Amino acid sequence: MRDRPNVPIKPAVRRTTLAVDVVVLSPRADALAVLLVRAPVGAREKWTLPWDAPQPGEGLEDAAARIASAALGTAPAYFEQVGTLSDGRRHPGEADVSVGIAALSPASADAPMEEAEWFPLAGLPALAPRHRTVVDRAAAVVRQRVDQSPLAFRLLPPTFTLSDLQAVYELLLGRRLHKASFRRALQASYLVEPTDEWHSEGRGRPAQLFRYAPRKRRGARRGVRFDLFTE
Amino acid sequence: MRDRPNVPIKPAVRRTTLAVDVVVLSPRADALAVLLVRAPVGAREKWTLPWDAPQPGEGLEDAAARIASAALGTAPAYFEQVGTLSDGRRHPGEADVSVGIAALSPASADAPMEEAEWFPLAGLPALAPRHRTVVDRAAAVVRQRVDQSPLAFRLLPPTFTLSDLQAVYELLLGRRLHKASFRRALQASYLVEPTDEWHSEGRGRPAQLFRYAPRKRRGARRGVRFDLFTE
DNA sequence: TGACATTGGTGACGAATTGTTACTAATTCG
DNA sequence: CGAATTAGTAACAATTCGTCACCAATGTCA
Repeated sequence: MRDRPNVPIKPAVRRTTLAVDVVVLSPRADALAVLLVRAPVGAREKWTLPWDAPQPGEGLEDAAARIASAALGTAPAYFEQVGTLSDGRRHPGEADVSVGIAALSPASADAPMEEAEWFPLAGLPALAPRHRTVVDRAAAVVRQRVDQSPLAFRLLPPTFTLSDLQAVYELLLGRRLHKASFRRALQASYLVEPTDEWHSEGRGRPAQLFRYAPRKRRGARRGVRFDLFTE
Repeated sequence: MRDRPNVPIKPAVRRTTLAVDVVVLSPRADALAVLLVRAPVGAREKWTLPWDAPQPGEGLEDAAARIASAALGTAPAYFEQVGTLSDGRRHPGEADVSVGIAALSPASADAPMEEAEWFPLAGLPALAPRHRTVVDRAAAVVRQRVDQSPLAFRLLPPTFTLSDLQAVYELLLGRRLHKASFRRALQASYLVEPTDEWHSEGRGRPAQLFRYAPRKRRGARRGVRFDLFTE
């Protein structure tokens, strides 16, 4: 590391090409799935993430909603930025800068449009390197934030059984959870409320349906947790 | 909500102007402080965040390091994106899109350069609306991630006392922590190791110095926590 | 009709973690 | 020396968590 000349920068904007790349996630067949669209003929890969440039005056999340809707047929319920990339990796539209956005869609959402298809996260086809990175970041962000943010509820229809909810958590966390503990913790969290409806799915006792209805929490904050330092 | 025509988007990149806005954070005088630089004469506000456009081929975090170094005189230890903004709010350089990046700098770092100054988070001068938003997001992200990521250690010199560390956590969390609980939790986390050195600061018993040295954790993962849903 | 398989739901108990009190240790100040 | 101040910890109480065991409500099938 050598000395840096002690002159202030004269800041100035610079023109670049920008794309919004959307990772639509949904639980399909007991796995987290990503929505991909067929790439134009002649592209290096057969599939890409849904992407486009934001229109003038259009916010990034608004652009993501438009882009996802075009592939899914309906707008996802939730969007979250997962990072902006500007490195050497190739983008299918040669954008200099990509804004990666994760979108969550309930399992019950309609089938995707003609040129789009769900792929399980573990079995994706080849993607442009930039898109591959965006997918990995989206998965990591969603998995990491699942207990800070009501992400899991955005992957379920408006009413759901507690077993459904637990299954989504297990999908996101990648491990089994204990039924009684899960329910006790959920109870204490005041995040859901029961409805009058019951869901009967063939065998077994019918399950009560719940809806996401977070209430004010008792203010008792806990000490620090040095947990979860996964890196 | 009306019907959307069922035609696929033809994605294309679009040229925009891009800026990287850096929020350098450091504990100063028992408060989290932000580094601001004097704006050019004639600007609407007297101060701005350090910002610039990334150079061609320069990664966003690399750009943030360069921009922060120019204002601080030395490179911060840690960078984290806090979101990319593209809304109507005014940017001092009229950039369409801003990438907000939080940079953490230890309390011991040298005094800033001539045109730069530390301001406590709670008492910032007027900033361009876009910069105001970036600062708020940076503060929120840092506060929210403090127990998932070793952020607190980046706000301290390489060796520090446990009281110093606790003070940083209290600064970030905005509440007092209990000494014995804090130390017990830290012990169990295997994140720090003692050094041979001791720090004497005038009155009171000297404190042992520790360094950040995370070790592999025992794999026992816990159940879900529905905690921290602050929204 | 009546076992039994299957899924939903909960009480209760011991283990582990966390909050708190109260103490000891090492230093400076006067 | 004793008071003040900061560091560090043992130990106990309160709470939370993991688990087991069980009951409930439904479909299946002999």
